[in-house]
Amino acid sequence: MARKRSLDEGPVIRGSILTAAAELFHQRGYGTTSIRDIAEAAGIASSTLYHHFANKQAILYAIVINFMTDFVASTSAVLADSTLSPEAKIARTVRLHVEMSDERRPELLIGNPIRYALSPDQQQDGVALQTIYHDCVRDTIDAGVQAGDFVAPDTNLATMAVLDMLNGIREWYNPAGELGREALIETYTSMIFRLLGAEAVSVVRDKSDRDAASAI
Amino acid sequence: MARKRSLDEGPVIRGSILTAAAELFHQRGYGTTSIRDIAEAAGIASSTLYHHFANKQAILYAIVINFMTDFVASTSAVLADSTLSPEAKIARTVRLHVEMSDERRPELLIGNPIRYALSPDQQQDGVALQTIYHDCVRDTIDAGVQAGDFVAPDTNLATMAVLDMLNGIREWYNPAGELGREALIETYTSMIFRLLGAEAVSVVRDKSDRDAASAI
DNA sequence: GTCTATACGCAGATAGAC
DNA sequence: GTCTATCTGCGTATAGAC
Repeated sequence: MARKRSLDEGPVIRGSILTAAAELFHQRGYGTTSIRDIAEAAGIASSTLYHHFANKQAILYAIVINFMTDFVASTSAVLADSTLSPEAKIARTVRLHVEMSDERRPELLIGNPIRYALSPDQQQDGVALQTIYHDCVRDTIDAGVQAGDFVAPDTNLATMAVLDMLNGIREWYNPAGELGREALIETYTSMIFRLLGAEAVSVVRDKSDRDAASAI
Repeated sequence: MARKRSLDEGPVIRGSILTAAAELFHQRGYGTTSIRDIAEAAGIASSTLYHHFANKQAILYAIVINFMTDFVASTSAVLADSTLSPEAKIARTVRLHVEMSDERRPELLIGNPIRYALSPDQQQDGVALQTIYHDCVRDTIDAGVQAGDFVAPDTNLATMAVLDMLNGIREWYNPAGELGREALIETYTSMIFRLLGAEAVSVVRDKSDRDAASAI
């Protein structure tokens, strides 16, 4: 399996293509970015690209699924952790959501722009991953309501409200601006807690370990 | 000015083009929709289209600005009405936002898909209208905080949170599904009130006149 | 596996008759 | 003002040498 060193070359180029494409798709949009643009940014000939991906659509698909898989893995680990209270799960998820949106920003073209670019099957794969995340959040809110920690007339709508709030951030937040990321996370956590009828905002600092401590 | 009856013909065709284009852009995306598609849907030859609009971009621009102008006019009337309390303004704005998103759904491609399709100047026009709306909402939240009706650590962030919640609805809400529009509005109003630290949810029913009364 | 060169189609936009 | 016919460029994708 690891006998030929040249095997490494493939994945490396594949990675460069994905990185270059994510950056370009993010800046100029999928439709506006050509295969030639991607190849140039990756430092290869446009035809070489077809030795690594079947077509332009497959590049987009790989970017989306890569990111969403990582995202779901990270959030699931928190939301399925039975040692955490519902409040702690939500607080950590808010942090994780904001941090990942921030750090892997170029890959976050996931929303609308892509609805039209992927095939139905490919879209379905993305939706399936998204559903896992949504369900985890809703289950947590449900548990919080049953435990008396949260108040929500409709946990489905509460879930959508929270996720739309979090997803909206990437559209307007400027990491280089006046508002620091920690302040953003703190304010959003408290607003979401209020929306969920949880007054125990202190949980944020208590339960989230080193991250919050080293912040301010 | 109103002497020649044939003058009506122009605007009529212009309207058909805009309606057809809005529908197609909504269904298949701007980039995926061709000039020929729009012309066919409007029942004219593709070249005729250029007698009404300079190019494809101008059609998109007209759709976006038309809608946003109407939207801002409607919401401004409420948010600038000095006879209404901050709570009442927010409650009515939630209703208006949801209703317009619902009724003029095809025109609501305004968000991301378009960032790449319009020229910088055209985008600026859209942003300017959006800013008016944002500022009105933020001013209302500010006033509510000063009056002691609302609690918000950062009124800018509270504004973004509320608007992202409302804008998110159009991405997942199915008007033909189980959840009725009135129930949606009611639940979202209560969640937003909680987020804003206002407990007086009763205001929704009291102040919004016939609409709320005829609902349930 | 990477390159140069190229096929092929479709998009936006225009010309010019009626 | 609307049509038919057409120009032109760019996009994806492939062929075939090295």
